[in-house]
Order: sequence, then structure tokens, then C-alpha cells
Amino acid sequence: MADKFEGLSKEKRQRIINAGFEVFSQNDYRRASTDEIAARAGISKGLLFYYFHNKKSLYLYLFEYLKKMLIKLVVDERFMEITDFFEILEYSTQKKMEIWKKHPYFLDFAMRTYFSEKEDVSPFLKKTYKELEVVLYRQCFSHVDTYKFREGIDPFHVLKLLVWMSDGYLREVNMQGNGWDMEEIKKEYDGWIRMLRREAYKEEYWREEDKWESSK
Amino acid sequence: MADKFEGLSKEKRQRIINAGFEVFSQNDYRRASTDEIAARAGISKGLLFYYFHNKKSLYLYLFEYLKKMLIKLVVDERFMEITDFFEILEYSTQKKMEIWKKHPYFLDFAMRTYFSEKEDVSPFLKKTYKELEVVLYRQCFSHVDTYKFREGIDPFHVLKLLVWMSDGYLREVNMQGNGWDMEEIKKEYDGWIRMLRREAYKEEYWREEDKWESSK
DNA sequence: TGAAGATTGACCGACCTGGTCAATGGATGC
DNA sequence: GCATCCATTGACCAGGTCGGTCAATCTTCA
Repeated sequence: MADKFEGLSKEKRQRIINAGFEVFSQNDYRRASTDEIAARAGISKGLLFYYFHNKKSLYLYLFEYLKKMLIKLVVDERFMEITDFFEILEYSTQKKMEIWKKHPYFLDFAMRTYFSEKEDVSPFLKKTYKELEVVLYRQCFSHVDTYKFREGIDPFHVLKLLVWMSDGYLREVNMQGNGWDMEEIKKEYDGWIRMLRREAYKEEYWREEDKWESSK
Repeated sequence: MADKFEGLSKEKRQRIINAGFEVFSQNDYRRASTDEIAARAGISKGLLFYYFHNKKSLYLYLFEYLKKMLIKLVVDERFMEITDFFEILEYSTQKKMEIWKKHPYFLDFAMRTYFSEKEDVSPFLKKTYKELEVVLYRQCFSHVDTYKFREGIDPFHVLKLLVWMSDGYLREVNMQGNGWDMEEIKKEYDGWIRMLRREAYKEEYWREEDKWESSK
């Protein structure tokens, strides 16, 4: 399909892809203009259509790209080895952050695809997401050490809080730009995670530093 | 200005206002179309321009409306009386939620106005926000009981976590539609807040039920 | 020098935009 | 029945933007 496009230099390909993600992440499909994409990529509109025959195929290309990247970057072999609940979360938050740094518009784009309706392109997206969800959630948390949790603590609830927190955390990091006190925010976040771990786990599964810190 | 508009029935006025917030919250100013607003309000475009002479004044009307509502709904007399940090947060989260329920597009609209750039309407917004921020933050947290916090705990950090959490929480609630297990999510959220309170406050300022729960 | 591919941007017709306005409807008072 | 007044409509306008095209140029390299 986009064979011409694949032959490009990595840098140029990346520029175009980023421009696409940027514009499609900020407007819905209908209102995201190819003019703008071409401009932000620093190429002429003609060239954009030389690579992708039309808007729709450009969009679907980006969507496929996103899908591949997410699976490749998040669910790697290391990921599947981790059995500790908090380590999985920590690992995936870190991964998520790397992705965000490298592709700032990925997550917004993904959100928009997820909630798109009545667009030329929506039905295809809906179907794909159903499949993806299963892979990313069910399978990943199937081999978690649930015995470490205290009685009465539901890992699913803990997960939800962590998702809330990491969303907010990531947004904060993202706002600061390439931030001056990024390190501090990270430390802060880690502190809260340690607290949560102490709260949710039986004492024998706390980390060494947590025990020390808590008994001061 | 919009004197004709003020004479309308409450129901109709509300319909138009909601339509405006909806469309302006989903697209940036330039791309939000008056056609769509009129359609969603169930009136003709001509009538919309009969009430508001042009797009800009409609937009600014909505912005003023938002401002008044926020101040009226969030910063009431009760709010100013609270001195306990967690109570203030609880109160404002609850208020925020009420607003969200009543005006589902308020917050998105507000976010968009806050980040709008290079629009016909942006400079005015920027200025207004500077003023508003002072009122909503500085003044509100100036009379907080800081003595309740443990040594080494920075209330500002706690605040940040709470904002992260409540953002995620609110989004979750919002997603569920008029939700079936809204109550459960609320309970969950409250549980986490209690935990955080135990973590941040000196023991003598915990609530009764927290002490009991924690010493089980 | 020339052939092939990469790249441009002016250009097209279709559609959408904010905004207008003559025409209609319905209420009210006479 | 008629006249007045205002709310309301939607066809219409001129200007702009859209996805998409294409003849003309620029690059590359043999």
C-alpha cells in the first residue's frame, strides 16, 4: 500500500508520522486537515498524497502503527515475567512514559480513536479495540501474585487507584515540558506508590526500605 | 447584549446553553460550528444569531456563564468556613461532581478555554484566568489547619496526589454514564482518601472510624 | 545529458462557514 | 376580519477550507 512511504529515510518518515498523530490527536477525523499535517511535517500536500493515496489510508496506517508500537513497547518479554502486582504497574507506567516522551501524541490519538463515533472510520476502530483490550488486560494480570494482598483488599480496586494516579502523574509530567523538577515529581509519585503497597500488601511482602521508613 | 435571550423560558435557554457548551467543548473555537450548535439546541441558525449577534459574543456569553457558575457553586459560604484540609478537598470534589452531572460539558469547555491559543478569543481568556486562579487557589487554602500534618509531610504534595486521584475518579464516574455502581466507586474513593488521611495527619487528627479500622 | 523518480504548490469542485433576510406563523388587541 | 408585533424559519450569500489532482520543476545518478 504505502510502499513508497516505507522507502523513506527514518527521520522523514518519523516527521510525517508525528505530524499525523499530532493533528489527528487534536481534531476529530473529519476536521483534521491534510493541509495541516503536510505543513507540520514540512512537506507539500502533494507529496503526502503521493505516499498515501487518500486521507483514510493515512489514518489507518497511523492506527496500525500505534497498535504495533503499543504491543511491542509495553508487552515485551520482561513484562510477561513480572509476577508482582506493583512491579507490573511500575514497569508499565515507566514504559508508558517512555512512549509519551517519544511520541507525545500517541495517547491522545488513541483516546480519540477509542471514542470516535459516526466517522468514516469508526466501525473499523471499534472492532479492533475489542480485540486489543483482551490482550492487554486479561492476559497481563492473569499471573499476578494475589497471595501477597491482605485479606479484604481487592487487587482490582488497587489497580483502579493506580490507574487514576498514574494518569494524573503522567499529565503533570507532560505539562512541565521537559521539566526542571521532573525528578521531584517522580520521587513524589514513587513515595505514594510505596504507601499504597504498605496499605495493600501483607507486611512480609513490603520492601525493605518501606519497613524501615514506616517504623521510624 | 443578549437581552432577547434572557427573556426566554428557562428550559429553552438551558437547551441552547448546553448545546453551546457541548460543541465548544468538543472542538476548538474556529472549528466549532454555529450550524451544529443550532441543530443540537433544536432551533434554526437564524434564531441563534437573533439572540447572539455573532459567534464571538455567544462564546463569551458562555464563558461568563461558566465563570459565574463555578464561583457560585464551588466557593460558597460553607466552603470558606472549612479549615480542615481533607474536608475542603472532599467538599470541592463533591461540588465538582454535582456540576459535572448538571453540566456535563463544563469542565471540558473550561479546559479548552484555558489552553486555547491563537484564537480570535484567546487573549481575553488568558487574562481572565490569571485573575480567577488567585481567587480559587490562594485564598481557599490560606486558612488550612497545617498543624494537623505530620512532620515531614508537605501539604502541597498531598494536594497534588488528591488532584490526580480526583481527576481519575471523576473521569471514571463520568464514563459509567448514569452509573449502576456509582455508589461503589464513591465508596472506593472515600476509602483511599481515608488511607491518605491516616498517612498524612498526626494520629490524634484521624477520624474515629479510621482509628478503629486501622487497628483491626 | 537525459531519464526516472521525488517534490512542489497552484488549482479544482464540493462542501462548510458565519452571517443575512425576506417570508411565515402565531399571538394580541381592536 | 384585520393590523401589529415579534419569534422563528431556512434558503441564500460570499468567503473560506476541504480532499485530491497534476503539470511543472528539482534531484539524482548513470
